[in-house]
Amino acid sequence: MPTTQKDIAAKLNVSIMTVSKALKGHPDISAKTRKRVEDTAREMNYTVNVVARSLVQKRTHTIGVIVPDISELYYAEIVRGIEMVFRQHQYNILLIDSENDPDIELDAIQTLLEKRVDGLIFGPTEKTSRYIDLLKTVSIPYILINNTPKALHCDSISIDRRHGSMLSVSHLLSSGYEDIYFLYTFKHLEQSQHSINGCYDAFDQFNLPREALKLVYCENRDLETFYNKTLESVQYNNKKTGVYAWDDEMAVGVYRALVEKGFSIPDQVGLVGFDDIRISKYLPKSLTTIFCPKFEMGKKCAERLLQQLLSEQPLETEKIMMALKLIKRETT
Amino acid sequence: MPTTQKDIAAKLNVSIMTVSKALKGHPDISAKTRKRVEDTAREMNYTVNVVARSLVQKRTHTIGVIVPDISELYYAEIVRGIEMVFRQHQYNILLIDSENDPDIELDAIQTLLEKRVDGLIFGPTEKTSRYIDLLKTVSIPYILINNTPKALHCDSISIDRRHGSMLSVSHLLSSGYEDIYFLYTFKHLEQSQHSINGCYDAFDQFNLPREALKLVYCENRDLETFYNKTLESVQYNNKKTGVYAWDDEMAVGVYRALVEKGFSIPDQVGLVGFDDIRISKYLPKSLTTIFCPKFEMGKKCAERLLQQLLSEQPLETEKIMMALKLIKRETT
DNA sequence: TATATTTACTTTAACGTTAACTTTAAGGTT
DNA sequence: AACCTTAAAGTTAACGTTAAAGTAAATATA
Repeated sequence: MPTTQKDIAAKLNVSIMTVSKALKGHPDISAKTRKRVEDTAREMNYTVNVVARSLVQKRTHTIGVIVPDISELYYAEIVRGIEMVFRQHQYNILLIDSENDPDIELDAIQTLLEKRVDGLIFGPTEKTSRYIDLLKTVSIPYILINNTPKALHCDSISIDRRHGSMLSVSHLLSSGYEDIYFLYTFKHLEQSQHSINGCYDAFDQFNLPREALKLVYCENRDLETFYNKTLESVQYNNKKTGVYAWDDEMAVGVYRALVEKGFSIPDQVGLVGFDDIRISKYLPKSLTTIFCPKFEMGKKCAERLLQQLLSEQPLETEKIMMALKLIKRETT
Repeated sequence: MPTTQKDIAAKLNVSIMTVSKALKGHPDISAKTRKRVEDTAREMNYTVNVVARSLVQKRTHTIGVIVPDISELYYAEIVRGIEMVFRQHQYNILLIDSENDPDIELDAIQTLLEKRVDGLIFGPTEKTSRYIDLLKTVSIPYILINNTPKALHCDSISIDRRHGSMLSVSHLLSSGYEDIYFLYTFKHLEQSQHSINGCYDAFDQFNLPREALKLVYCENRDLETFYNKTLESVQYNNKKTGVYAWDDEMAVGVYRALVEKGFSIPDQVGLVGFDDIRISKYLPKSLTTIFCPKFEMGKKCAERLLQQLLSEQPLETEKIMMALKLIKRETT
């Protein structure tokens, strides 16, 4: 069993409070006593029991973070940003991977509330789900990532997928690609609809009929699916064809399929991804993509939550939108 | 403030213990009373305070996990495995990213101990460091990932980098590649030396002098460094050249550099990676690599720690070694 | 019918820490 | 000398829960 303040107090023949105060450098305690306490604490390998402290202070200095899949580079980068900022402010994060499953997600929120996290950051799997009712009962600050159900009047942080998609498709259209494909996934998420709307925005700008956009739904976000869907769906009919893929990782599968179909890139077919993951710049044909500041997004998200934690009265609800930008490379 | 058992007890005019027992389904409580308690709890949005429970039970059902960089796919996959298994056993993980910094790492261990995690999983940044002394004082079970300092007699789980490197280089040599380059990083880590030894093992097998291995040290694990080092260092002198890269992500940078230098792959130059990340199979030339079961490693690691947590007497120290295998693809 | 057992609770104390208040003794003022 | 101040402690109670032991009434046993 770990050493407690009681043990130290007994050894030094002082009260527990003296030990407690000495260890936090309280001015009540004389330098001499403080030194004796500190030395004894070290000697006995004392580490404060934060569980007990949390109970008294009603703050755990712990933040709950729920993401749909931590092995997606996208979330991994966000989590890195979140963790970094909180760590620098003496908070830790309890991480739960919801496996894109609304049931796990709901349990996760419940568990984190039971563990009395001081705040919650939450990347939902669905636009609407039972989690909304649960969140309504919650008394700690929380932020949603990339999804803002109308039913919840809460803080959120999102990438501007709609704008990103507009940039992507505009770029394709203005580069002379006429037939435009959008390979997308996650039908049930807001971001999915936003993306499609962004494509439409670009079509509107170019006075093209929206029906001309070729939407290809990929039921899973994995390379095999995107690869196969590309093989099946993407045609080249003597018009330059532009393909916009859900994200950079999926674009790797798309690219391979395009090459296998014998299309020359970027002459016949142009490809745009989304994210700007680390490898995109170093692919044999470096990938044109929409840069998405994932790490910064994580940081900003954490900073906002910290603000909430430190402020006494509840702050105004804020919807943060991360700006994106086009990175033109060799695939267009 | 959240509802407590006390509040429920007051409302129902019963003792706190009745509430406590009713909520955990203790047989002492009549069905009728239990129902009343449960209903009232729901009505008042009661959630148990796990902080208080942890204090009494001296277990937090929380595991500390420290990794050098959560945005490395390698660690992200391991963490996913760890989190999944623990979640299924009602544990949560406190995740800390040490940013490859021994100071942060040391703080992280201290913090996790203070938060009274029930166990610790730890991917060290260095072979030896001050963390060793700290771990020696620790009374909870812990497992090290990919590093097993002799000074610590503890559980560990590692990928068999040496064997993997041997497989990689043997494959290159037996495929007719004569000049072998190994682009590596993390000099200060055990895994780094193991890898080099694995290359030597292959050279020994083929009766080649170890000096013939061309070691290229990359001071940072990033694509730019690997790309530049490849441009600078890798030559082709009318002998088929084999390049073995530290991991698949870095191999993308290497590949691009090789192509830019005008080498034809796999005819003049062969390339082998390490990890088998998701994109490797779908690169334009699919990447020959050493498959590394990261997710399984995370799961196994968690299962082992669970074993320790559940067993009364301390178990024998175990060094788990994850087997690797060669995946032959188009770059060799 | 007296005694043992069971059911359904209640009481007490503890987990380790800290906030808020109180005490004691020394030193300083007038 | 009587009073006030200050330094350096100590005491008490609380945070929310649970383990363990206690109790009273109802039921079963002989």
